[in-house]
Amino acid sequence: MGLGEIVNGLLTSRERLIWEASLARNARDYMKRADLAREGERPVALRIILAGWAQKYKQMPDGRRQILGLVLPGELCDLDLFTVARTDHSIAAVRRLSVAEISRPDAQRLFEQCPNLAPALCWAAIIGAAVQREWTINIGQRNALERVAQLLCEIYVRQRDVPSGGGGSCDFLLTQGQMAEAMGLTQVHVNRVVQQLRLRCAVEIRNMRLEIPDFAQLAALASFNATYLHLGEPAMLVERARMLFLPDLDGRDRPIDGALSSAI
Amino acid sequence: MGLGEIVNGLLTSRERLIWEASLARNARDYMKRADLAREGERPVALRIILAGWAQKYKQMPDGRRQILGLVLPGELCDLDLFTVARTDHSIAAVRRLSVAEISRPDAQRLFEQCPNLAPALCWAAIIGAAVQREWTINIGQRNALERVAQLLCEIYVRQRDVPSGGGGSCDFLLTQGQMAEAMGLTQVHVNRVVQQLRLRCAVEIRNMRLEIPDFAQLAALASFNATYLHLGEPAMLVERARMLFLPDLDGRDRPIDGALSSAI
DNA sequence: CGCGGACATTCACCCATGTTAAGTTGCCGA
DNA sequence: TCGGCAACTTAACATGGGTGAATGTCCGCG
Repeated sequence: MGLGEIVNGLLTSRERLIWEASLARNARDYMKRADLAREGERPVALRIILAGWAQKYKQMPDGRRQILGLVLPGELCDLDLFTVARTDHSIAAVRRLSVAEISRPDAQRLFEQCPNLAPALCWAAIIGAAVQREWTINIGQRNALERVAQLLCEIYVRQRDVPSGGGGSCDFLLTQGQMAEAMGLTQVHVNRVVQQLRLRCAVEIRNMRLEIPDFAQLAALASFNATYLHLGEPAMLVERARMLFLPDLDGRDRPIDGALSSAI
Repeated sequence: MGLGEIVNGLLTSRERLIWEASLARNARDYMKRADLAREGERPVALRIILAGWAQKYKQMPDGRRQILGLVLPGELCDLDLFTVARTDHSIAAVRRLSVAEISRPDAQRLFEQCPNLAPALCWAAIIGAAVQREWTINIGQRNALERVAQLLCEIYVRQRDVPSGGGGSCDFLLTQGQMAEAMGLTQVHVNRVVQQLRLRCAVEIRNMRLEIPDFAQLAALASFNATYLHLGEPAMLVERARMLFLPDLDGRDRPIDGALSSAI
């Protein structure tokens, strides 16, 4: 189960109906590059990506810009937006984007109706931190080729939810300029690297699609190791956390408490 | 209130007694460079730094190493260590280190006795993610001088819990080599930068102490903006989150639920 | 059909940072 | 007191990746 599937995977079928109805009711579109949230603002809504990609980013006073992470369909964007007094980073649409925006009062009602929702969201926040750590080491230690290869691997795996050994393709909505902003490189140099990867027949990027003929080769180039995505863990762990902290529960009556446990 | 003070600040005086007794009972020392946790292992205990510094780090197969963040006295190390199936990063002592290690069963008992503990810990996890984001942009966008200046600013502010305008000094336990691992630079280049900062009378590092004659100057060099540390927010926000998700509570009977809210 | 904008590509140049390899200092333990 | 190690300095040299600017390519729109 990947990041995008966490919520669906942990809900009961009844809860899933409520959840999906709520998403549909609150859908909203953004144009390419539009900001969903800006650094320093007061966060106002819980957001879930329905279609398209969003980018978390931060901008320095002189204009330098770093993409901190991507938010793919099905993922939350972003949990601390709901907890913190002032957001410390911005979020924008990569291209045309469709999100569900759930206001505070609505969210409150939703959480009461879907007790399994909270644990799922907490889990997603923890994974988000793990991914951020991987980005830090990626930018800090890898060279340009490895960085780009790693980014492509992550995007591929996150969309397929399986670190498959063979090849395949997936959506890819970033421009080379955005890849550069994400990896701390220049657009020109990303272009050099992408061409090098192309020459080696490691990847082909075209028409908003990423093709990876041989995933194992690309993963080797990047020293990619998918464990930081913690694929497949959430269901097991929310359960484990519940038992750990609330062993006297039958697991259904007050499962909302499990959320707490899962975050500790 | 800074990261290190979160727990103390949010507990009632009775809870604080229990908490501190528990810490004292479970104290344990590590030698310089010893690992408290290793990537890929199953996490076993909740840890709180009592004295000294710890470093979160990640190592690549070929030996390249990136320090992902520091854990200062009073801080937790690390929350997801308690949630995840396999740790995705390692933790080591920077120098001689004293921590409290609380086993799972003990932790469970502790959380039952101190309902305000959980919200505090959740909050700390969220701040941890924010700090990680700042490190990403630091390494991705800033040049060597700015990076080092930023690191020094963060360490200074985190230890004083106040982004003061004047000057002052604080503990500083990192070697130049460790600073290099943290900022994605080489030890040699960190040395060049430190000397440059010294020449400009921006900092002096000596005897495990960091002296900053003029914090404003250093902050300007680094484009340092302390908001990502969310200083002073936790007490307010745990309260806010509680009211948001559990408006029918009087705020004392089941405050443990506030933890959940604070993480969403 | 042709224009304009967004993106990709290429090139020449050069600088910030890495590399390697000596020193040098200073502390700690025998 | 001395030896030895860890940390810090310094220097000469190498290079990955940045800069700036021009050109190419595609695509949507009037």
